[in-house]
Amino acid sequence: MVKTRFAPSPTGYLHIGGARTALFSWLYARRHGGPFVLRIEDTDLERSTPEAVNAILEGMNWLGLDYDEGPFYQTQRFDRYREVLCRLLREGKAYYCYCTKEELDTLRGAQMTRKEKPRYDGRHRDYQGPPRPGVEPVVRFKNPLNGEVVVEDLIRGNIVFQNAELDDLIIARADGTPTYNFCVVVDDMDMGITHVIRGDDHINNTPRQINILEALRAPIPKYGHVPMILGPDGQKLSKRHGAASVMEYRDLGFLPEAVLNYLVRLGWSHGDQEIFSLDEMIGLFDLGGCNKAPSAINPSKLIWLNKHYLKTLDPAHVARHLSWHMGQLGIDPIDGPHLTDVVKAFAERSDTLKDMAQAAIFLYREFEDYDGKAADKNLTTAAEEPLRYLREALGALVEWRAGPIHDVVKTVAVKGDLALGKVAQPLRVAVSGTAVSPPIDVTLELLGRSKSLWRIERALRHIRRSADGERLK
RNA sequence: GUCCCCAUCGUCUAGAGGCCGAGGACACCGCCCUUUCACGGCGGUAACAGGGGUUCGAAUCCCCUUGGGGACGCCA
Repeated sequence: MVKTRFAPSPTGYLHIGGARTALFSWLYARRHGGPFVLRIEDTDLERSTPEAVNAILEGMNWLGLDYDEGPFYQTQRFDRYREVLCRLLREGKAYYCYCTKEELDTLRGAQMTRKEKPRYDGRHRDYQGPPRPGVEPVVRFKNPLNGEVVVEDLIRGNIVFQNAELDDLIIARADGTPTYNFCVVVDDMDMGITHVIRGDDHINNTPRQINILEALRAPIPKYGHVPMILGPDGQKLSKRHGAASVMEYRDLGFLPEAVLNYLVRLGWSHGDQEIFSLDEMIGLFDLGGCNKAPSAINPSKLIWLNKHYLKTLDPAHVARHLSWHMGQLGIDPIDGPHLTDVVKAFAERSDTLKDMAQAAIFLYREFEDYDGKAADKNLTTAAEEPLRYLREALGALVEWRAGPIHDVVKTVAVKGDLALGKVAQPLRVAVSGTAVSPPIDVTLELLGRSKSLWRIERALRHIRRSADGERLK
């Protein structure tokens, strides 16, 4: 039996590192046929926001990481935490501490100057006296004084901590609200989590949590701490370098399939395999294959994967994502060719959906100006004659399809004794406004007859106007 | 400072003592294909952080050094 969870705190967007942790946890559950739980750790009332909760849910949804239970909210479980807290107090495994924040600050300060590890000194651990007037006490967990805790990490191997290194952590604040380390333990216990897969920034919390679990006589889950993700520069990931939020990747034009595939290969591998469908990931994922070292994000590899999926996924599926990006550009796909056909034509020349939408926009909306360089080079008087022939032949074409269109272009080239490029390029600039587009016959088919002919007309006028302007100089 | 973790091409990684004069992928550089841009094909540059052990034999095991990172909150 395996049951895993993803337990983000809603203090911001879904971080790409968090997304990978979620993916690993999700994959592990799916791999072993067990449930996956989503739990929102919102005990920090100050920093948690409903917007952040939505951002996390949105991110999970976009990636397709579904959950079998939850989302649970810790703020809705305060009664339960209180219950367990009382039990610990009653059993003498936790105690009230009357230190003020100021006292703790000076304690820490003194320890720092003595070059010691700053920690609570346990001064109220055995305090039996009356409550200290004027001070609302916090509750601390009575951590064992001696011995050691061995974390049997599925990724790192055994990690040993001396109990003497651990202090008595606060499990309930002065206002009575429970703190992170305590809630996690109670939740993991109540929810029957068997495998805790989380970021390695939690390694140091693990021995404390194990101690609390033991005090509660609860089973200890297995742990797997996945390394963090670094920015492309090898530095800690932040907004400054590279996208940190999952939704940014959507906005940039990446497919969730590509992001998932990229993420799974970051810190995990299965031999030399690079491409993984979701089913393959589920079938092959294991924590033993995880790397221990942090890894840097490589945007160009993500792009490579994105291109791969743009080319190989069902075009109709890609089209649905493209539709969203078209919308972002203010385009209504009804004003042009089917998006599925656009995907087929543009997939192998686009890095992202955003690029694709941008590159295909001329199919839906009249472009303002020609790309300067492209027009200067191709819309010259030398192109006039071929364009006129094209206008004529294309106008008379019976079947507006790539094949016949290609024949026309070729015929015009032969007739004018021109290289194909001498005909195709001016035509391309004429209809798209730029020097880059799918094969010219496909481009024309997508654009449609009337728009194509009108744009050839427009290009011819442009050439005349430029020529006249030239003469005046 | 204390504790914990980590260390193979620029990047992601393969590698479980001999199959490694270190393999793959991205990126980069050539060449081919080509109506643009791409796709594709072929080829190339490029790494075991350093030092000690253990062993017949070490990228792989142990120790040290160095370098990175994390934790040390009435944050999670």
